[in-house]
Amino acid sequence: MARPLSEEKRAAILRAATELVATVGTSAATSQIAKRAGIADGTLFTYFPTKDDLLNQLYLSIKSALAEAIMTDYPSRAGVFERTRHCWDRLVNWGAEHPTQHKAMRQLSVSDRISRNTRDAVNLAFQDINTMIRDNLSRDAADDESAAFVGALITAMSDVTLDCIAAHPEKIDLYRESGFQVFWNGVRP
Amino acid sequence: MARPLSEEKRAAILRAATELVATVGTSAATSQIAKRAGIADGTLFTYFPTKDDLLNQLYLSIKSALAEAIMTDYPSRAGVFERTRHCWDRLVNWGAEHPTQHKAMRQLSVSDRISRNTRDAVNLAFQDINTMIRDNLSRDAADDESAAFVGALITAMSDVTLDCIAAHPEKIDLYRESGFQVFWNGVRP
Amino acid sequence: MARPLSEEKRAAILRAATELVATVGTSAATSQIAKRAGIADGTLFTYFPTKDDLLNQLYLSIKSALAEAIMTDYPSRAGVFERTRHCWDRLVNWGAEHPTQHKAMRQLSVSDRISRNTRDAVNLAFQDINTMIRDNLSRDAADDESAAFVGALITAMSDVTLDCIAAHPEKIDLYRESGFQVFWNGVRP
Amino acid sequence: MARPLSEEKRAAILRAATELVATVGTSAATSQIAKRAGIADGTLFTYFPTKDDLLNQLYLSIKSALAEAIMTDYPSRAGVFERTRHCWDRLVNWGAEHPTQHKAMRQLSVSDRISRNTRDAVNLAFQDINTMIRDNLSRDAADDESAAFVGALITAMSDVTLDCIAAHPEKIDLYRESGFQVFWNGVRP
DNA sequence: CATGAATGAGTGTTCATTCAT
DNA sequence: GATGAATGAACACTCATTCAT
Repeated sequence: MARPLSEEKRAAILRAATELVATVGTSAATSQIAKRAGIADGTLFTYFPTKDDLLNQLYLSIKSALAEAIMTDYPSRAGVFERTRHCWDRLVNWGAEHPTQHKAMRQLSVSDRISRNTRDAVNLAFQDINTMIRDNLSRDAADDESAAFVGALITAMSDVTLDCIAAHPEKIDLYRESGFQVFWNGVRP
Repeated sequence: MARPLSEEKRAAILRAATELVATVGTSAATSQIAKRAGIADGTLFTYFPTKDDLLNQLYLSIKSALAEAIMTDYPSRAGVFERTRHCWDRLVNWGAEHPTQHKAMRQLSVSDRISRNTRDAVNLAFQDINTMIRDNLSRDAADDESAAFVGALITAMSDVTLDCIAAHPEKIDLYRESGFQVFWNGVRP
Repeated sequence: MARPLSEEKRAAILRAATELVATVGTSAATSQIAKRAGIADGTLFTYFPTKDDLLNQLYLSIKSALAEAIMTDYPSRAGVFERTRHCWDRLVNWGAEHPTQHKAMRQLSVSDRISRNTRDAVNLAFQDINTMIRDNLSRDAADDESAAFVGALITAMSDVTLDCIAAHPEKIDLYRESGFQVFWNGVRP
Repeated sequence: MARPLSEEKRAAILRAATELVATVGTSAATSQIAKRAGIADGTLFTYFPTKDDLLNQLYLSIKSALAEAIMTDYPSRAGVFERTRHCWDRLVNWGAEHPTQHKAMRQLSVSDRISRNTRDAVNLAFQDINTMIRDNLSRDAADDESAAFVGALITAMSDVTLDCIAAHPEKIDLYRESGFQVFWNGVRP
C-alpha cells in the first residue's frame, strides 16, 4: 500500500462537513468542505465517492456517537425512571457539549438525501434504546408504531431543549430538568 | 381567466413555491416555481425581489394561515384545558388537512434563509397563543423564556404527531388524542 | 416574446463548434465553444440543452448542407455516368470549399455521441443519393446491404481524396479526376 | 504468474488500452486502463510517460502488427495481381480476426493526439507495401503523392469492407471478394 | 407590467499526473 | 520498481438575477 487512506483526513473531512452543514445546511459546497478540511477538492472524493455518501456517512457517524454517549454506563438493572432519566440526561448533555454536531444532525435528519439504508443503520445503533422505549414507555408494548411515536417525541423534545440551552447555556440545568419533567410526565407508564 | 390579476399571481407563486419547497426543499429553482405558477421566470422577481424574500414571505404566510386556523372560534372564556385542547386539535387538524403546507413549513423552519425579522413577525402572529401559554402553561408566568420553551414544545410535538398521521392517515383520531395526552400531561399546570 | 432566440447566435455556436471539433475533436469544451461564439458559457445551453444535442445537431446540419450541395442541379434525366459524375464532383468540391466542415464531419461520424436517431435523419437527407446508388451502382439492386457498402465506399474514397486535396490544394483537379476514375472503374455497373 | 515481468506488463497495458480505446475511444481513462491491465494507476506511467505516449505507441504497435501480418509470406516474385490480392486478403483477414485492434486503430487514426512522428514511423513499417504500390499501382511511378493516394485508398476501402464484415460476419468471403473487385478494378494499372 | 434570453459564478465530479511510502 | 493517495485544473451543466424587447 503506497499511502494508506489517512484516518486523520477522513476525520477532518467529516469535521469540516459537520461545521458547514450546521451553518448552511446540506447545500454546503464540497469545495468549501475540502478547503476547510485542508485538502484538495479532488481528495474529498477518494474518501467519499459522492456528496450524498459523505452526507449519509456523516449522519451515521454523528448518530452513532450520540448513541454511544447515551449507552455508556447505562444502568440496565435500575428501574424505568432511572433508566429513562439516564438516557435523557446523556442526550441533553451530549447535545450541549456538541452543539455543532447537534445542529448538523438536525439538518441532516430532515434532508431527503439521507437514504432508507442509512436510516435503518441508525435505527440499529439505537436498537437498545428503542427496545427500552417499546418495553417500558410505549402505550402498547406490542405496537411498533406506538414505540416509534414515543421515540420521535423524545428526539423532538430534546431538540427543543437543546435549542433553548444553546440560547441560554447558563440555564442548562434548568432546561435539562424542565424538559425531563415534561417528557416523563407526558409518557410515563 | 388567462391572465390572473396581480394578487392572484402572487398567490399562484406562493402556492407553487409551497408545493416545490415541500417536495424538494428550499433548493427548489425559481424557474421551476415560475413555471408551475404559470408565469415567466422574470415575473417572479417583480413580486419578490429575491428568492430569499419569497422564502421568507412564504414562511410567514403559511405560519399566519396556521395561526388563523388555530384562533378561529377560540373559546376565550373556557377553562385552561378546553382552550389548550382547542389549540392542539386545530393545530393537528390543520396539519392533516394541509400536508403540503405543513411539509413546506418544516423545511423552511430549519432553513438558515429565514431571517430573524421573519421569525419575529411569526411570533407576532402567534402572540395570542403565546400569551395563553405564558399565562397558563409556563412554569413561571413572568418568564418569557419558559413560555417560549413550552411554545416550541407544542410545535415539536405536533410535528411528530403530524408525521405519524401522514404515515397512517386512518389513525388520525388516535394520534391526535395520544399526542394531546402526552402534551397535556407533560405541561399542565 | 421578450427577446427571440437569435438565429445569428445559434449559427455562431454551430460555427464555433465546427471549428473546434475540426481541430480537437468532440472533446472540445463547451466553454471554449461559447467563448469563440462570443457568448456566455450558460447561453450555449439555451440553444442546445446538452453538449450531445449540440454535437448531433451540428452533424445533422453539416450533412444536410452537403446533401443540398450535391443535389442542387442534379441531372435526373442524364445517364448513370453523368449523374454519378455530378455527385462525385459536387461532393469533392464542397469538401474542398469547406475543409473545416469536412474535418468536423469526419470527427463526428466516428463518434459514439451521434445517436441512432441522428444517423437515421442523415440517411433521410441522403435518400435520393442512396436510391440512385441502389438502383444503378449496387451489385444487386434488391440488396440494401450492397447499396450501403457502395455508399460507404464513396464516402471513404471522397474522404481520402479530400485529405489529399487539403494537403495539395493546387492539385484539386487532378485528385478530383483520379478519385473519380478509381471510384467509377471500381463500381460501375 | 502473479506478478508478470516488465515486458508482460507493458503488453498488458497495451492490450487493456486496445480494448478500452476500441470501446470508448481515446477518452478512455488511464486509471481504467491500469485497472484492466491489473496494475496500479501510477505504474502505467513508468512504462509510458504520458497518456499521449501510450496512445502513440499503441497506434504504432497495432499498425506494425498489421504490416507484419500482410508481409508474412509475401509472394515477391509473383505478378502484380497476385501480390495485390495477397495484401488485400491479409489485410481483410487480419481485421476480421482482430476486430478490437482494428476498431482501436480507426479511433486512433482520426485522433489529433497521434503525432507527425508516429505517422512517419507507421509509414516506415509499411515501406515495402508502399514501394509495391508506387511501383505497380500508382498512376505515376515517380510520384510519391500518387502512391500515398493509392495507399490511403486501400486503407479506406478495407476499413469499409471490415465494417461490413463486422456487421455481417457470415458474409466475410463475399465482402472480401467484392471489396477486392472494387479496389482492383479501380486502381489496376 | 410581462417576458424569457442572457449572464457568469458556482456545482459536483473526473482525471492525467506526481510523489510519499 | 510498484503502489495508490493526493492534486487541482478542467468539465458539463445549473440557476438567481438582470434587462432588452
